[in-house]
Amino acid sequence: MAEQRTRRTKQSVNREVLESRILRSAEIIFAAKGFSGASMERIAEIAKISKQNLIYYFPNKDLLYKRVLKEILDIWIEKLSLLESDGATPETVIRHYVREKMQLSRLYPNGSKVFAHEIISGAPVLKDYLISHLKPQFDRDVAVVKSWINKGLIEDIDPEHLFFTIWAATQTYADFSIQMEVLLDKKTLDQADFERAENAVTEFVVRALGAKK
Amino acid sequence: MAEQRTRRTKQSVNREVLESRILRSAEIIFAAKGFSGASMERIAEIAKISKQNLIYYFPNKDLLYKRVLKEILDIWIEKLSLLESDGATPETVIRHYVREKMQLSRLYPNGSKVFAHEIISGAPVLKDYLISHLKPQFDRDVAVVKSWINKGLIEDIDPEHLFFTIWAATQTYADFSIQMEVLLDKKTLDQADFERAENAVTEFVVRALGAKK
DNA sequence: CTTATTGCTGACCAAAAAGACAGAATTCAT
DNA sequence: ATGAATTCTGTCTTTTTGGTCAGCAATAAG
Repeated sequence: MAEQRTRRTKQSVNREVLESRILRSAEIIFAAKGFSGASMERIAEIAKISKQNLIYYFPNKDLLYKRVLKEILDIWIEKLSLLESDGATPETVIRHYVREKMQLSRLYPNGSKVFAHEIISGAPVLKDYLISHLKPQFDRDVAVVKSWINKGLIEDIDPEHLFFTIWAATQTYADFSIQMEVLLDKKTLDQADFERAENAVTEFVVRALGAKK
Repeated sequence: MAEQRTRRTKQSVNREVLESRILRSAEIIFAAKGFSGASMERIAEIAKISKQNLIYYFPNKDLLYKRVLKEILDIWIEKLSLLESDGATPETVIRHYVREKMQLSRLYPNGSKVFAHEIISGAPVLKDYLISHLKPQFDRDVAVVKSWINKGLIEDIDPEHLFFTIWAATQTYADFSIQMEVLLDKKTLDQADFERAENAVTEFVVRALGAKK
């Protein structure tokens, strides 16, 4: 009863719980302070464990940082591919894509911020991973858009920069949320704001695409 | 001959030169490492002076950071207002706006990155300034776009989110340049890349606007 | 030429923070 | 129940770094 295939002991369960609590806490602090500004002490505090115990689970700060980064990037790469939704029209595919990306901004604002800090800083730890994992998918997705253009399904737009624009326009709702809160006079961006944002961005992108019905 | 109105002595000239060299150096380091990751030592090194001498000019790190931030924000606020180009059609005004913002990304990538780090971190030092200086201009510019809509010059779009999208899409060429370099297989983004980018983004935005000829 | 001001340096200090390490406490396997 | 493995804590060390301070050097003013 208490036994499962992968030996779910009290310890192993606890370990999983704690690890993800630590990762969540680290995400918060790295997002707010950047890599250097984040202290292990503070991360431990948020995770409600001692610093020494934190170090027991993640022997050093770099490792913890890498785990947080890899986690968010994996989610993105997994969720974001034009190829997933095959057969549909460009417009529906892109609408789906924008919605997905927007939801990632809403669901993982901290991971998104950590990623942004990292990229702005020149991707010192993530560069290789971008080359090996992101670029291949990017190339495939660009190819898809090019094929749409060749088939005359959409205007002759710039595929690479289309993606850059979509990414920027969606990611900004995670990264620059403070600025928006100030400008929209809101304590925090709520569900309704995100819906407005999603609609606005989706419409912009669809028009940019110039999809032919 | 060597004298001018404001007493341009050898010292005062040198001071100006050094100060701006320091600010430039600080910008580079803050952009690459964030506030906490930047050390006064390293900034001094880049500026080719001693740490103590740096501290002589900027008594502490916070002050230096604030100066760098204020500098870039002042440039932006000065350069970016829809009201500047009055009388023209929405399309030309927006084209001009996007081009200006794009050039700021190209000319001041480091300032832009420092700003981005700051905002992502929750704008701990810049929040008040955003409220007092950016918001009023934002409100005015939003009003301009609303008037275009009311006059039937453009589609019934979401003005606030239009600006968020434009800012994100242009700023990304400063902040996320590394990612683009990886994805486009380039050592650095050159003039041609920026022109392609500017064209692409401008066309996207103009279409999003749905300007009626 | 002399004095006052400004610019700069070397030697320090104190705080913060990463993380090493020994050992205590808890849990697991038999 | 007991030995082994795992989890957790207290103490300490070392490094980094922001910043002080006393004094030396260069420049400006009279």
